[in-house]
Amino acid sequence: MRLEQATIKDIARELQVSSSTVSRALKDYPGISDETKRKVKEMAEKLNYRPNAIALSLRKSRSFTIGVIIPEVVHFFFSTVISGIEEVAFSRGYNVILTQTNEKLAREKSSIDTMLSNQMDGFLVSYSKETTDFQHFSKLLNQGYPIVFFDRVPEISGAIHVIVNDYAGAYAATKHLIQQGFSRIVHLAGPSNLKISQERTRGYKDALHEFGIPFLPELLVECTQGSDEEAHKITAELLKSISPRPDAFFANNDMAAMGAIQACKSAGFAVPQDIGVVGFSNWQFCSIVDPSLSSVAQNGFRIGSTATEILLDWIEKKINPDTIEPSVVLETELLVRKSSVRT
Amino acid sequence: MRLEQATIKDIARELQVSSSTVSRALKDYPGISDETKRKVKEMAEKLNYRPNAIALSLRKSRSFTIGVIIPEVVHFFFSTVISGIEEVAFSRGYNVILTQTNEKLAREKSSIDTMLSNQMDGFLVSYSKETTDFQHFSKLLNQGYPIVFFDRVPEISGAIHVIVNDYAGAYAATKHLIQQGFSRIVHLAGPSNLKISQERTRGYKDALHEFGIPFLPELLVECTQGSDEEAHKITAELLKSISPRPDAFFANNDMAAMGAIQACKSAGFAVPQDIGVVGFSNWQFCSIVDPSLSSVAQNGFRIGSTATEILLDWIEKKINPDTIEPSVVLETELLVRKSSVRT
DNA sequence: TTTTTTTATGCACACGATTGCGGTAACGAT
DNA sequence: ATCGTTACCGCAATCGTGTGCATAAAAAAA
Repeated sequence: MRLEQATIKDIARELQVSSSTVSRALKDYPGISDETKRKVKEMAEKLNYRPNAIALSLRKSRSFTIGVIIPEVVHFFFSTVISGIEEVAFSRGYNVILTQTNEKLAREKSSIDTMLSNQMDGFLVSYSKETTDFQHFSKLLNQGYPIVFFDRVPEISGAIHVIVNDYAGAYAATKHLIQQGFSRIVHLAGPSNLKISQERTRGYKDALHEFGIPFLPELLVECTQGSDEEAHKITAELLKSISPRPDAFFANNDMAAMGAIQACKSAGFAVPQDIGVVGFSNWQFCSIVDPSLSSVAQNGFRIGSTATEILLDWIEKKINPDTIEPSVVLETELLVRKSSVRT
Repeated sequence: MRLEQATIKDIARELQVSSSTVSRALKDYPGISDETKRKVKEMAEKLNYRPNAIALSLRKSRSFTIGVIIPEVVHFFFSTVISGIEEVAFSRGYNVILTQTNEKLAREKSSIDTMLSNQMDGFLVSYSKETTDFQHFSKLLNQGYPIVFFDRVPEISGAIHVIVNDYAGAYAATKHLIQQGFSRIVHLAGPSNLKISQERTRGYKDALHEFGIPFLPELLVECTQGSDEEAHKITAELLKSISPRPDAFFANNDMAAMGAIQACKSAGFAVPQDIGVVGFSNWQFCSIVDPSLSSVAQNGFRIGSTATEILLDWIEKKINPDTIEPSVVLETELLVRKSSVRT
């Protein structure tokens, strides 16, 4: 069925030379006559020869492939990260193998297993929400496998992290709301076991403190799922139960922010006149919704590309993971749109 | 540095048996004593043995890896497709190698090259906007490589397609707008060289015809980029230049639909009271924007999973591509929300 | 012509796993 | 004692490529 791919041996047979000569000729090794090189290259062209990367991988114990493990592909942020990863990997001649864990620890572990079988040169990981123990990662690190974590990063030694300055982003967002005259600011937080959530909450608290606004525990709500429905429900309840009512929402992600806006509208409040809202991530839809949603932008593409550059440098031993800064922190940017600016 | 992965030979050496015995013991071949099997498996466990998939690929000329080529990762529709692909591939024990072409033909070709070097077992492709000649694909097909195209499919022989019923979706959307009392319906079409665009336009025209509404060429506008800015601009112009003004917009994608809505609002029209809008794709944000956007849903996850099932069946020779239906058409579903329903 | 040097090429093995075939014990039967 | 059978297991080749070492031929030096 399948027309066999031409191999070095085929070229060798056609030209009545040994396969080692062909191999060397193709790579312009010294010690091969120009005449032979020419003939070999011609024949390679003619037979449509393509080196077998599998055989090469076996020989060199290098696959020129990196494994990417993320919670979900269908997520604007992660898809931009993937885009950044793919871009850099491609330009540097590496393949990208992708698996999503769907936030399951078991899936995370089995993905690593198959990737190890496939001799990945390194890993890019954002771990699942279920993951609380990082044995499976630190074991790999100890065995010398390069791993760069991004977005969600574990606190284990030897790893390199690429993250955004969640603290500063949350601080800026909260500060902005305060400066717009809002003072009873709710924080719709993310799962507290994720460091990013903790950092954002810390930024929120610090900004309040900075401006002399007391932190009220009842204004800090954990949204475990981060969906718009969840945020909608929580927001509706808060608006009813707390008095005086909250006058602003700083959400851990844009989806939750949208849920909050809807709930506010349903409750008869105008955004941003009555209630200000700021999200986090700067998803695509932020600029096209009405009112447009202010959000803290985290450049997913740069996270992906930066993490990949570091990983490949590590793989190619251009850097030493023990001597460089273990955390790369990219800056966030608060994009102020209509949802948070009182007119 | 890297702790070497244990190989079959390591197990063999430890146990003073041959590597072939180890191989057979691990696979429960007959002709190996239970005692030996037990010892081999114990040692494998102890040494943390993991079969080297690369070596296996070389031996069997099978990599258990499929190559996915898509225009862009950062695109809600494609990310859902990827999710479907990944899900099926993982459950059937295959790896997924991903590349994006960024709509460039050159990138598409070079991706195929590296994938061929890496001995992919098959391909899933949605080609770039630049691609008008399909030589590079038909060549592969002739060589016996399985390729399943999805969403954007070429008209070449031997390929299998997985697409959605764009025609029916567009027809339903247009019909719905007509039944809501709209009659001067603009179609913001996609690039006319893509078959999906042609089909949607055909559905639009047929629905008009069905209800006795004359087709006006000035109401059919091609949006080559499909961005909200582009649609915004075009819509604003149409509202000014055409008299009597259009009273509805059926957009080729949701982003364009959002641009149209914004333009309508800016021009002082209310959606859906004055102007009805329907999009295509059912992106995530459709339900959370205001007014919520009616859209034709195309189930990306199912497209991805279906295409992958077919591809793997083909690879594993469970199906014969010459005898089965070359096109799998998945149904679309019109989701009616507020943007198109007159109150 | 003989010896040395250069040039060009081939041999053989390695990478890790699989597998057809052959070999060697042990045991029972004749 | 000899043969046949059975149960286990090892040898060696294979997949495609790269590379150290040997080697042959050719050219240069003596």
